[in-house]
Amino acid sequence: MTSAEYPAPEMSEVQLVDILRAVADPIRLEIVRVLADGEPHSKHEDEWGFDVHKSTLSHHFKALREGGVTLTTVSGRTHVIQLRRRELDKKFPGLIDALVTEGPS
Amino acid sequence: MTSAEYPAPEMSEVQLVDILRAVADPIRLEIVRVLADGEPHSKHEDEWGFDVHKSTLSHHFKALREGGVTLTTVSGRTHVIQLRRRELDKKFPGLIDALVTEGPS
DNA sequence: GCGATTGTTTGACAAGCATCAAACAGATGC
DNA sequence: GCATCTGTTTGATGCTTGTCAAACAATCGC
Repeated sequence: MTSAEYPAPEMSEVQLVDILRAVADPIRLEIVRVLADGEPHSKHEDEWGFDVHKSTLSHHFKALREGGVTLTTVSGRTHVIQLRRRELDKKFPGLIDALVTEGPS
Repeated sequence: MTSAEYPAPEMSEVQLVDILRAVADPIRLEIVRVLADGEPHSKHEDEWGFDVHKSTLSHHFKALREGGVTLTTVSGRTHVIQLRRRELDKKFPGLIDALVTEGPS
């Protein structure tokens, strides 16, 4: 059982504005909100139900990973994505909460 | 003494992703951090010290205003810009704090 | 009125980005 | 081995964006 990680930036190199750019897109923001349940999620298209091509979804996952928001673990032919919650909360206190919290209409 | 407001969106129409897009730029993020002192600030170039043309700065101010982040009041020939702090805090609790807070390196 | 000040608007340009489609790559299972 | 499955990569396309430069607009002070 092989298991490897995709390259992702050190959190020490991640700037707030990188996170913001990564998250300033409707689809990517929604992905983060789903990942905020703390569980690892499959990248499989059917799990997400966005109306975009699978290569587009792959592009968004890459943007999140390279922006320092997520980690990707490969196990066999499935990829699992996770929010870097603990690191993000430490470096950018309150940010993820603010992104996930339902505000008043 | 004339004093008028520039058009800005109703906060009820502002989406989180609009705020994020507005703030996902180094210059605009820095502007927000300065405005977070709660005081109105002049738009005058010298107040900010960014190394961009004044028309570029004007463009950034516009992006912030249209994104729902700031309000602009015109008095004579000077424009004053303010963070819509109370409204933003109500609709997106903790967000501005997270943008302004200094995180660990 | 006239020049100076403050800031916006318009136009042009290069770079970046969201998207789809097709090709590719590795792992699984028969 | 071979078809299938999961996901990435590459290429193309159109849209958005950050930037500068120049023109414009409104106000102030003399």
